[in-house]
Amino acid sequence: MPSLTLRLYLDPKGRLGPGKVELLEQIAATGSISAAARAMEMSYKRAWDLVEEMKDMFGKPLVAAKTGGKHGGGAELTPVGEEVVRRFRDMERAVHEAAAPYVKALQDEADAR
Amino acid sequence: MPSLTLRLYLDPKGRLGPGKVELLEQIAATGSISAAARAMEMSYKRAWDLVEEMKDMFGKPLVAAKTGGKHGGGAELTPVGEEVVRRFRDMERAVHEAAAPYVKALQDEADAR
DNA sequence: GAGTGTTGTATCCGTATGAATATAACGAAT
DNA sequence: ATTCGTTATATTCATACGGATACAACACTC
Repeated sequence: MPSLTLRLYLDPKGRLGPGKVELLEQIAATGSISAAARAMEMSYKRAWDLVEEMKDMFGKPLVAAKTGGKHGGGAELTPVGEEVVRRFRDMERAVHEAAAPYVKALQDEADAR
Repeated sequence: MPSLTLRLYLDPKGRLGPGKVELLEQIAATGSISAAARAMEMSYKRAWDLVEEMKDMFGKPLVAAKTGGKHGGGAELTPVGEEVVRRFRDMERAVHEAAAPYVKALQDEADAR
């Protein structure tokens, strides 16, 4: 089954695609950057770099992290972070709907072998 | 000004995105793989690799190349190649339209800094 | 037949990317 | 005070990817 992915290039610079968005969702779900990284089988460094990138892209942090505490710390999405996830997923839904016939036509082209 | 790019994952495997599509257009415009590569400032090897990938993706060649001749040879798109370009660009148009409000909202989020 | 510019292909190499590793700071719980 | 798991950060290392390079085959023109 074919699929379509979107990559958004924000104005001065910075790309937002499925990877960063899924990372945000995993952070929200697990409550920590490192747990999200484990869930996505990427290094903590990479996850942290992506979070930093997003902070630069949007000028505000999308993730609020705390060090120390009962379980050593943790992270959660800021309101902006939640907003970004929601909007990106909404956009994906709208786009997949609009693109469906074209995707099918191209996949058929590939099947006709 | 923000922009949105699409990447299509065809069924067994193979990605089709803006790079390969632009390459096809440049081949059509210039009449050769190597001229297209120069126009896009990529190595001939890379261009040729991409053309091969697309042949594997679609089971049929999207580019017909000839060696020898007055100018040493040349290449043009097959009917399938032209079809793929056309459909991809059509899809992009439809998608950009559907995504516009979401793109704007996300860009505004980034501007509010 | 020589010259030409391209296709098609193989080999080598530099670099950039991310993985791995190490470590300090942190703050709550015990 | 000690323990704990996380954040935050720097440094080193390996590998994969593309770039550069080289060259044979080709067929048309002159």
